[in-house]
Amino acid sequence: MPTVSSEELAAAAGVNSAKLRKDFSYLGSYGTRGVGYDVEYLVYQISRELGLTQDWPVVIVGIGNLGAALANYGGFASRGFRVAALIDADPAMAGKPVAGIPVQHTDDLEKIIEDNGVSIGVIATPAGAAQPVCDRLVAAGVTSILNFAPTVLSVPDGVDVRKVDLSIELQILAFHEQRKAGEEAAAGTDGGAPAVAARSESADQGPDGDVPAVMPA
Amino acid sequence: MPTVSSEELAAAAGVNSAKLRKDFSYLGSYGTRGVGYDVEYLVYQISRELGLTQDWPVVIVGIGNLGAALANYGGFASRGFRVAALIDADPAMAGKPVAGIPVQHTDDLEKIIEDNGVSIGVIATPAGAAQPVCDRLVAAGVTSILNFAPTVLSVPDGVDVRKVDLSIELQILAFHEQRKAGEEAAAGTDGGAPAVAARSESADQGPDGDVPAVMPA
DNA sequence: ATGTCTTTGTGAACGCGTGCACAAAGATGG
DNA sequence: CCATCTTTGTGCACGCGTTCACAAAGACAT
Repeated sequence: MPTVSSEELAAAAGVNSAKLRKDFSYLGSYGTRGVGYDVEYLVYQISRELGLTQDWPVVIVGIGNLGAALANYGGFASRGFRVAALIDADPAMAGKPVAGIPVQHTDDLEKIIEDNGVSIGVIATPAGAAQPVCDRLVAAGVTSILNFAPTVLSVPDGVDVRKVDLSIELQILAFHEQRKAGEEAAAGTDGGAPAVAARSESADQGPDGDVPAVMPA
Repeated sequence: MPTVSSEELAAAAGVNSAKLRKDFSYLGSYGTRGVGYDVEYLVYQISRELGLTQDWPVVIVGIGNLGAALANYGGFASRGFRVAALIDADPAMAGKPVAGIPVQHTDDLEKIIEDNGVSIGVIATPAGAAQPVCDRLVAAGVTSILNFAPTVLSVPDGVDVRKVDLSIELQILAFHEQRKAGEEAAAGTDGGAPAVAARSESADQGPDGDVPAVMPA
């Protein structure tokens, strides 16, 4: 039986082994003392807890460049997501296949949601269309929305919204970039602006809280 | 002189007013006691600190659907970003305008970087091309990279990389969705898996740390 | 000028998450 | 069957960030 110790996993992931063990125990995963965790069982448990073993039908609304990019994105299937339908308001798009899936017209949105049992919707429309589309998705039964449009959506309680702003990540990079450039010139300046806490080591490449919480809209 | 108090801003942003004041003082912004903060001055200070007043030329490498979507994205200009060039490996793309900017061939990558003084690069290529492109960008002087390709890039010290995985946000939604569905059935089950901490209130729509730190690759 | 009232800026306390350290558990070998 | 060794699971302490609470500062009225 192939096993891994929390120590090995922690080293590979670059985290503390105690934290890792605590997280696992918290998920109800049981390892064997003196041996470690059964790899296969562990993978299954985590996959199940994260919802990777389920089939999540999603619809993408707004098949412009971004919508098409999402439809073509290969990483969804392996994570348990299935693109159930593509929806666009442009009648000229209707029937045209994108990533092998024919685009359907917005008129049929409600029917598509119901027929496919969709509970997760992706909005990749222009800003102006986002809120109306969102309202219709929610009314049709969607309870989770991933929003790429540059608008804050208002939804009733019980509906989750996550907004992806492609420029925020760029802004974070620019912020660090500015600090890089400013550091050389900082020595010898007059009472300049107090230094902002630099992110020290941590070579992770993910979005996380290494930026000030308060940002202008 | 139009002003705002930390209390007003905090209420609008949904954060604690003391934290907001501390952040402002930390940025060197000075308010007036008994009055509040001068709006115009505050906006300027924050913009400057965040790098919004600077002009950041960026290049986008890989002009597929995603690259085109990024090139067309309107939110960049207002945040201080300027798309200096679009680069693609496909000779058929060369010269073709996308979002009003002619696509250039990968062969000229180094020259483009130098001529435009680019320090931020965006990679929207397929996974296989990402690392080589990254290496060339870094060699040409780029010190910040925004990576949309599903690969972890390795870069020398001093270079910042941020990876955007479009499926992670979906996965987070699916995770919450699963918990919604599981809660009703949870009452009366046998000794089931210990409940994972649900995110309580906080109606923010941004990416933040409300998910377990440890996730499988 | 003096007093009052508002709001800032910040020292101090609180709470939470992370990491340490160790006892309990089980495997393995003699 | 007992001893030893490895690794888990977790109580406890430390440290950091958030929040509280208040003194200092300035505006404004009298």
